[in-house]
Amino acid sequence: MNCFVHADLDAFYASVEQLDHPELKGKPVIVGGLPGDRRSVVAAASYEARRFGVHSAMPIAQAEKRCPDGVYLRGNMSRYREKSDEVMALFNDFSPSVQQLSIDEAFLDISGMEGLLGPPEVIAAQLKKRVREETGLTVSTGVATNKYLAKIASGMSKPDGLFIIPPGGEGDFMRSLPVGKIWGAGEKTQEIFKKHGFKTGEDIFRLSLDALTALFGKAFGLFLYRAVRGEEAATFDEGRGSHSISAERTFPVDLYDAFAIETALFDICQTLIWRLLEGKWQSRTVSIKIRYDDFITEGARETAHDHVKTLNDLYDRLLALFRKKYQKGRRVRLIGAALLNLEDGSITQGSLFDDGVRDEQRLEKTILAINQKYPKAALRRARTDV
DNA sequence: TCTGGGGTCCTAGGACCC
DNA sequence: TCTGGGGTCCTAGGACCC
Repeated sequence: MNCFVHADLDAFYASVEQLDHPELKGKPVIVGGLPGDRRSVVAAASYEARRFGVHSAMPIAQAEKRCPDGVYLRGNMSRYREKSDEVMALFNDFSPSVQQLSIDEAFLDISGMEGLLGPPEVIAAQLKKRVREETGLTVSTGVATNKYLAKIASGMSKPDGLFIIPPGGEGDFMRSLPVGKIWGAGEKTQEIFKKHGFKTGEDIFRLSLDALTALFGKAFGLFLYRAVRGEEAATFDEGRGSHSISAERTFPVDLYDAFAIETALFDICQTLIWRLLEGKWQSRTVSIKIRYDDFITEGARETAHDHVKTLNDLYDRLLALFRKKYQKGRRVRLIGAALLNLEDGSITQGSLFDDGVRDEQRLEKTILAINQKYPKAALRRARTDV
């Protein structure tokens, strides 16, 4: 019998702050921006802050209105990554197969572990205990016969929850579940649910596969059809699909000067090329993203015959795309760029290029190495196209 | 109170080839 | 003189997740 645990750290960033700064315990802590920060949103809110109606993705300005006496922090990603690593390492003691989904959650395949560690509810309780004792954090766990259900289960009794969907009870569970709790059905889908009066999984269960695909499209219709029957979603399959690297920046105030926007784009290129080299990736497809002041967002992409070779190469490609797409004179709120369809470059990297290209790549790698060793130095190359 | 940043997957349509 | 069906590669945009 398959058995999975989904483990989800509670209010993760905020909890780490309360752990590192005990004087914050019991207080509403909001990570994501300082009071007065324009254009910042909440990345994490402690449960004390949630009582005021503050939640993730809410603009900081709105959080301030709801919770004026909250403790506001910008956050410290490297610290959160460190703490996450501690927890993930601990998970390995409970399962030979741990699939990390994001910085604060993971699936543990505990199929066949009963003889070694006891029944699932004992394993989940033990895992919670060890995370609390050894890292000071609380984790909510869900247990079920597949990952999709385990994921929903962990959200059922947060924080510090432990929720089990018993084998054989999958269908009953999903049919009685409020549609708002169906993972994968976001804002737009909830609107459609509402329009048709769907309140629980049962209302979707009654529909045929044909009816669902007519309403929601082929792929998502099938996804829903399976979901309300308690069947596994392919979403959580490991090692599938493409890969990409992206970086973007929302400006504190809108920009309309092309030179200023292009300078920001150049900065983003440096971030991307360094991450490309670091990951030993290769890519032929680049894209840009422009968000205007009215929040309308447009993109453009181009797949070339050759892989991106150097920083200047990447910048040339992105600049050309930007100039083609940008509606001159319009105010720009965000500029972004990405490298798509990443391929493994560890074998061929460098060997296909001529000496000049290789020299440039060497220089870029040196700069990357210095930046890694001395992050404060913040070495950047200057724009050379002006 | 206007709406971050980094990702994945899906759809629809066009170009091109057999 | 009008036109089929399938496959591949590519682009733009949208939905969703943490």
